[in-house]
Amino acid sequence: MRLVLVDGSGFIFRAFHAIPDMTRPDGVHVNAVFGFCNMIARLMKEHTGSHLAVIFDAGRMTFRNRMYEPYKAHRPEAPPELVPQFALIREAARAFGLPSIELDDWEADDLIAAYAKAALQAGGEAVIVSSDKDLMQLIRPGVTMLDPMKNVPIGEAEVAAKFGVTPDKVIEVQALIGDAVDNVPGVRGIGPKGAAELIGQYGTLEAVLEAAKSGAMKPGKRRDMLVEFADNARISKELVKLRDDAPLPEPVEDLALRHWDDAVLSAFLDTNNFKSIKQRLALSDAPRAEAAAPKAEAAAFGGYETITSMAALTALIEAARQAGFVAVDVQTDDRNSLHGNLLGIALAVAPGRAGYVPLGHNLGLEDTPQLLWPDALGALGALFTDVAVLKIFHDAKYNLEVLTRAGVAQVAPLDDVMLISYAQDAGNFSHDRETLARKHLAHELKSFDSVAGSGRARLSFANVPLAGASAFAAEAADVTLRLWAMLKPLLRVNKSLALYELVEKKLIPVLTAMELHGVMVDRADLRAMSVEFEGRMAEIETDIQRLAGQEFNVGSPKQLGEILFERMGLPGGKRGKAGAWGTDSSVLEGLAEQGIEVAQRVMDWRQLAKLKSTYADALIGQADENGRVHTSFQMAVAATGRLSSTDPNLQNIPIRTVEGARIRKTFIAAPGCSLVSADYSQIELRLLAHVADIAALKESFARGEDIHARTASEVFGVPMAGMDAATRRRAKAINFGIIYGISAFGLGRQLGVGAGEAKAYIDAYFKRYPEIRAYMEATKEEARSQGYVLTPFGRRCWVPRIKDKMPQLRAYAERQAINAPLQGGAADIIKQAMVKLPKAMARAGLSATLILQVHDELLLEAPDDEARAAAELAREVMQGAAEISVPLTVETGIGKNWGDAH
DNA sequence: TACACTACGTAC
DNA sequence: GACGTACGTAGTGTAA
Repeated sequence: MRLVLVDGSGFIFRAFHAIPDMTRPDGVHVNAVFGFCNMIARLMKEHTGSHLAVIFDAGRMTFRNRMYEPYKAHRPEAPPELVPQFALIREAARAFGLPSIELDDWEADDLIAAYAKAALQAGGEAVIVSSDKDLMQLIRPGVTMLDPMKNVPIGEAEVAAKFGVTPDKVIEVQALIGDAVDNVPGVRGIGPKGAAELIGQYGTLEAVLEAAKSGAMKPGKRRDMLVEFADNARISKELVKLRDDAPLPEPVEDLALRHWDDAVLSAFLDTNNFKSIKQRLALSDAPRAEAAAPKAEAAAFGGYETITSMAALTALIEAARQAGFVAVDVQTDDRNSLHGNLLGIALAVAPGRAGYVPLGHNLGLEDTPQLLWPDALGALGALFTDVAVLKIFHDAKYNLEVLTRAGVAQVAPLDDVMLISYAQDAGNFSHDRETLARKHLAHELKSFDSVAGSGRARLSFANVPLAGASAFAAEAADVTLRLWAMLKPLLRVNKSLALYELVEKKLIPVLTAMELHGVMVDRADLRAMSVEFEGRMAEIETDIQRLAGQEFNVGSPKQLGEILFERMGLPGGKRGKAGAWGTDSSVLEGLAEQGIEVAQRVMDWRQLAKLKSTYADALIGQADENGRVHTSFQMAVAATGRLSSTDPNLQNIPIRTVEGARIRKTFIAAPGCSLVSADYSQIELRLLAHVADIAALKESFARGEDIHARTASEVFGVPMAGMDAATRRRAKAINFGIIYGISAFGLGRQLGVGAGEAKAYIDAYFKRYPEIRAYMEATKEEARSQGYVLTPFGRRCWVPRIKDKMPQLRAYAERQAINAPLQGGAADIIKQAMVKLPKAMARAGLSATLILQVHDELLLEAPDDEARAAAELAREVMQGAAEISVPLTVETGIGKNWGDAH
């Protein structure tokens, strides 16, 4: 441990007098604050320890005043230009992510002494950043001083020059000299020279006084004064001697250095107009990240507080302000953020220090009444908007949606532990809090089931006995805070910081708005379709059972397989691993081509069953009272960086078949609005051309050619002009196959040709585009050596089974490795577009809003008279979202429903 | 009754 | 067995 102790109070005065006056635009004087920030910035860069604290005086009255009333009694009032800077400097410390420490009744110097002692006891060392002579007595092995203005160390030589003795004799000397400014009397007639001489000769103050009293000292004025003012000397020694037994407001291990939050610091520096510092920090090296993590595992879990009074809430909030960060976790009565009602809020301000504020619980008789939400909101709202306090969530989107619906207007700045994890570990493990706690903290979280019960016995969280609910909720916040301390610094190490800060984090408010806005569906249309499908299914079912010669459940693949391949004895049956007959569409298609009528009828039935249950009925049930459905986008699920969509999944709405397209047409614009669809054309193939640097493919994209036709021309040696559709379709399948990490077997199956023929196509493809091979090999090697592959934008996609000893699993992992940079790169691009688009719309004065994302498509809702402009702007923003070596093209469409918008 | 699992099918 | 990424429904088997 290398504990850096900054003498904040001493520095303020020195900087105020040393630095020319400067004011910020609102007229507040900030020269001392500026000096402080400069000093801290330099300190963080050049003298970084493992731990750091800034120590301040708490007030004027201390134990020394009780000991000797005149002590520091005649100090002049601080100049008015300095007064406001006391608070600002504490704010500056917070902005830098540094703990400020002060304690009533104790001077900063005593706290510094106590912390230095604690550092030594912990087996570490201390660096005191101050030039105050009163602190020189603390210098010893393991304790050094650093002059913050001159940026030079203060050692024994400097102490000797100042006092003429070694540091351990400093207080003896000071006791004799006194200090006029602080009203430390000393012994009249004895100055620095004389004091040093006496202590040098006799060793200690007591020895000097004894020698004077006993007559061992040569007679004269000096001896008389020593005898007369012996008590003054003794009290002076007590006054200058620093006490090292002050209680430590924060344990020394909690002072572990962590990196500041760029957004918080940036905001503070902006407010004070410290452009030069901002510039310097952006350019300078960041502190070592490994030094940045406080010891998350140090404190025990549990022992949390249930907050039921404004006093307790205010205290916790004040602790959050002191810390400069707070982990926040809401509790609701529903896992879905769009349905769940706010039941309480957990706050954690330090590892092991967390509280839960119940707000909507159904209390037991023995429970203290909970706070009223409007009252709590008054206090919490200020915290949520306090630019100097970072709000840390696990799944910020969920929390923000609940808070927004509960009336919280804004929460900033914030961090999201789930996204911090996802940005560097997609594909490696899941990013739920339980998994992260287990993995990074070796801590098993209380399960929700163990608190609320499961199955029929499951209680609403509102009815869970408060003690258990509170412990559960506070632990969640505690764990979130510890995970943040551990994972946030790793972003920089893993080069994932930009992806997190500029893409993932900025997507949070965009998705929040999309989810809350929802998309309108035509419920009447869906109901009509449901009824229609049901009728047609009944008819088809009758046909099927007539053809099969018996009644059975058509929806049961097991029964169907037995009917087809056993009772009817049809050919082409294949058993799966469980011994069941396969009846999927490829099997049924094979039968249908042989003229087996029942197979075709089953396919028809299945299509209708799918559309009815998964889409028509489900969407009707999911629509709100205004006919809008609100999906939930999952930001940390897909292994490649894609979003996914649940409750309901709106990323797999049918479009390919005629009947399926009818479902898509039930997604409609609000009255007076149109839907605008904008989708990237061939974005993954373009990324392939880019990352694999395939000359012919890049050239083809640059020319704007029909890429599948060009591939067909290259692979099959036919001219582009007048190409038949079947040839082009085969080439298209090959292109997709490449993106998926092609195999001859898979491609053959897709094309309905043998593996041998498919292999010939692939060989021809590789011959025409030789760079592909190199890309595939290099990507597999990258995955093998690192365990992950990178998208062009630096997203890490883990491929954990790449070294599996089973060849099958290894081959699968290799295909994942080949596909991930392409799929993930496309995800990165559209996410960047989504971050930019709302701002661009606002700037252009357009009120079009994003409502859905479907991997390579954005769907917007725009007033009719803005639709064309919105489509154009969407195209511009999406095409310009990223710069790669081939052009990005976007196709747009406008319609009253999603089907017609394509 | 509740849950886990399989089979299937929809999207990009 | 089988070219990538997801999610939802229904049927089925097992456990409580």
